Amino acid sequence: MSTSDQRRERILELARRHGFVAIEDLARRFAVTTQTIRRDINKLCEQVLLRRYHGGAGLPSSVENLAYTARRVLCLEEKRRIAALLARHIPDQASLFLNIGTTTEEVARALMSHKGLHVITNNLNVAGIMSGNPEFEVIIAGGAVRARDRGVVGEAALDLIGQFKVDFGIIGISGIDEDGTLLDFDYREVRVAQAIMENSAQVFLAADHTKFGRNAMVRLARVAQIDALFTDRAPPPKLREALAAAEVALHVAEADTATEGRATDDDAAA
Amino acid sequence: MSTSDQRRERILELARRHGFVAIEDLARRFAVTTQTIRRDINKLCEQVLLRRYHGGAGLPSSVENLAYTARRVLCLEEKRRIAALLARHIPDQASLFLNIGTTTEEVARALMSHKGLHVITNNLNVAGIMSGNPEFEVIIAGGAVRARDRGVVGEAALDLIGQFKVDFGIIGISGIDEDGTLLDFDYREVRVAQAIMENSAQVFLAADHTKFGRNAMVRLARVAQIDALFTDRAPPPKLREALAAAEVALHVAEADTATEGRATDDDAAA
DNA sequence: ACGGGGATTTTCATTTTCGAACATTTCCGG
DNA sequence: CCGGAAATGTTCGAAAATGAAAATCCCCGT
Repeated sequence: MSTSDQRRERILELARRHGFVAIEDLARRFAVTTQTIRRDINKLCEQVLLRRYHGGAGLPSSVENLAYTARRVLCLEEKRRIAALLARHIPDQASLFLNIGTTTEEVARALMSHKGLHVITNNLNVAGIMSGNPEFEVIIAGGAVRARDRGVVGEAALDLIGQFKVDFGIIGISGIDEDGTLLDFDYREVRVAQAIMENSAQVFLAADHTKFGRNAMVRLARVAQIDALFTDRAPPPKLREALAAAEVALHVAEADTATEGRATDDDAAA
Repeated sequence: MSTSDQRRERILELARRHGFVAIEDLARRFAVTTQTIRRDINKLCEQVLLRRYHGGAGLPSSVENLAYTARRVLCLEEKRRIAALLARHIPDQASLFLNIGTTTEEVARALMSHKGLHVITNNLNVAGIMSGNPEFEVIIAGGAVRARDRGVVGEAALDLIGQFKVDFGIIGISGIDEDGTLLDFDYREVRVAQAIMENSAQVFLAADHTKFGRNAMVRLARVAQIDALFTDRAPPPKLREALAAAEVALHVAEADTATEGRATDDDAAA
């Protein structure tokens, strides 16, 4: 157990010293096969001590929102369609809340060509995007910024949201249980979402199909509390019933068969 | 044998630094075909990390906007030198305010490799940048977001700032009169800056040489109220006297003749 | 509107790297 | 000394990266 572990130690050390180590070099230096080195590197990568590159390995970059950026690309097309559809239900001059979430972020982009919107958000990215339109009034909630998704949570954010009463509350979410329970992972974000729902005349929920049936820890609300659900595929039957029972409008942004990326208009009444 | 992933990361970094990268330049810099660079850029675009233009690529609209981006590149090298120098005067674990301004933003970048900073800012960009380091605690002031520079101003911001007492207040500014009066264009931003100065043990002013003698409308403060000025060139004689009289430390980040971009250490006592 | 030339896409070939399956060797505790 | 587990080496097909060349496209000036 000495040789291999020692070698790995030294690989790490070399990586830290040079920032990058090539598999070929290592193989030569330790007089072993590249295969062996690969195995070492794979093991070290599993422990997040190294980061794998083609042909070698380097240090894991310390400043990474990778999780977030990666999540952003997930279902990008679907999210865009959902966002475009939702945007069509928001009139110019409206006032709205937007909370945290990659889908919400796409909604923000889709709303950029609206006119005279009044936006309140606890999402740094949304604020950044929407402040790009000088015609919008953008208000950001104050407080601690989470590195994970650049969301602002905490008492100060809740206070600020409580000061407004807007036309539309647009919320993203982590999961929707089949019985119609809305779920999230962070209880602080849940409190923000709840505050948003309380202070909005209408609540729109934006959620792509991967959210259906996915389980998260914190109960946020019941579907009965929202006015419309925007998604990209028809939800499973049970959820559908729950939506119908709660009289929630269901808007599905189907993939357009013709040109890619175009959201089709449509509706499947509840 | 540099790997493709690394190259892509560096492309991204260059793009963020300059706002735009040309394919030809990149191909030369990395000694690969333009073809390869194109593929890299295409991949980065897929991840929405870059936006494609003819002949090169720039930042996606989400993170940047218009006039502000242009201003950012103004005196970029100088600002970066100033930022690097200032960063060296900030210890790890410090708490600090950062206000609006392109120079301030560079300071934020320069501080990214510090450890355990506590940051309070009314600048959306600074918050975005610094929240990238999970080790930092970043607090954003709430309120209306100005489209011009993504700064947050207003009562809510003042309140929040008033709640803290930090080690360092780092402020950017629009102009410094020869007699030592600090000036800005927006009275709301001025109030924020004043609040920051009141609640900081030490106040650092970051201003490149274009600010000397430039006139702005709103009086912010007198040089006597700051502890140190960080800039890139020796200020004009009259201002110098004013600084000396007020016992303000003067730190000049000279251009380094040797390698590009490296900030020189140095000091010219007041 | 037209044409030239650089930028881009497409396609194909080549080289390098990866990873899985299997053979060998080494190391240890009975 | 033996059996087995862990480490290492071998081999080979698949995948990725890169470059080269041809076919298109697009910007820009005339």
